[in-house]
Amino acid sequence: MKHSDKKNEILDCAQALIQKRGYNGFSYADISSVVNIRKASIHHHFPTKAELAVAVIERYRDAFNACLLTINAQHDWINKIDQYAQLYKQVLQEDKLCLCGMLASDADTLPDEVTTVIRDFFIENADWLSEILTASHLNLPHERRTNIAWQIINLLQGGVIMARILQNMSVFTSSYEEMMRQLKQLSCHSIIQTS
Amino acid sequence: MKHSDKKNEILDCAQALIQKRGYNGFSYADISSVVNIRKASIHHHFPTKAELAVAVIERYRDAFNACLLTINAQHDWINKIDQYAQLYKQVLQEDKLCLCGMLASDADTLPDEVTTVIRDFFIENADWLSEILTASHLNLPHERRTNIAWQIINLLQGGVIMARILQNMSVFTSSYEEMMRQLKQLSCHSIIQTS
DNA sequence: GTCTATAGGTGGATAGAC
DNA sequence: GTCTATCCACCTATAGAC
Repeated sequence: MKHSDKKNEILDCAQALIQKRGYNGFSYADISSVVNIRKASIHHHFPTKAELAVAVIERYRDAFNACLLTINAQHDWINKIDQYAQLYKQVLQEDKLCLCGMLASDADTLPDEVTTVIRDFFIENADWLSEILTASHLNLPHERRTNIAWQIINLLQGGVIMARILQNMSVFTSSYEEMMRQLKQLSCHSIIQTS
Repeated sequence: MKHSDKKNEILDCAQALIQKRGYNGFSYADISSVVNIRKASIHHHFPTKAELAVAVIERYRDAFNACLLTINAQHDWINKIDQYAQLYKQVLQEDKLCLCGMLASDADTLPDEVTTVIRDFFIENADWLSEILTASHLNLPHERRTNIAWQIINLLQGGVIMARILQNMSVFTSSYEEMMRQLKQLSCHSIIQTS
């Protein structure tokens, strides 16, 4: 689904606002003051706030999945996960959170159709990570791969939130590196156990 | 600082609302409809929303720190961290997030005095966890203890958010258990390295 | 300390002209 | 497709009676 230029400008702005302020922290007036358009005209493109949010998420998801595809070109599972984490680090550098992580924390106030799209986003993410671990030489059972996938997602999601409020990037980067250090040890154990 | 009964009822209600809906997702009207009091009367106890939020956080922090003190009675570092994680699991079971984690994700829209109190809360948390790791037999350098403290906080914070939106508790519990499994391996390596 | 009443502003959304 | 004008619900906060 391609959008017109104006539509994309609105989506860009709405996405940035959600990633910074959350679903209940932005309004059509905020968009109006950034994009050169009146409040009412936004409703022509996106009749309701819920529809706007869904459009933002779907575009984000497609762009995100495209990134994951290019990451798949990497050979080493460690490089793949590093690049996945890099996606989070980039948004943190702009004092934003992951779009879907932010919306997930607003879950209780979201229209149902928005919640559904977010859930799907994270399930796809976990599947992708789990697949990366399958293709690695770690030889982990399916259940542990799933657990590690969520371990990675949870740490990164929490990491951007904590690093942003503490205004200390290393709260994100160092805890990620620490986790990866531990994950790399898993392969040592596999080798020891299977030799 | 002790509060009157009515004040505490308001704080209880406000805290629950923030943990479910976030700072921008609740209003004085919401409190009014739960506690038996008019909107305007809440302003008598807490003149502004910012002051209400700060009062909620400070009471939460004091109660939380009291929990940490009782956890210190445990002898094993693993039991201590398990009980720390248990605090998060309990709020998740009520479909809530950690109060300060929720507010941290609202950071961009918070009054400055609220942000400061939240920051302090997490610094205290990380110091406490780091101290637990110092008292363990893991023999880790100071910097790694700090990193692991944030690793734990970030994973738990992200974990409650992800588990709640996916309506799947094991996204929280299994990823925590996976992390602990890896942390326990650190002691094996210490033993191997020092033997 | 709690109430009613209301101020003054902003929220999402609609009608209808151009 | 964009505008002005407007609706009505809700927001935080205040004034003043009891």
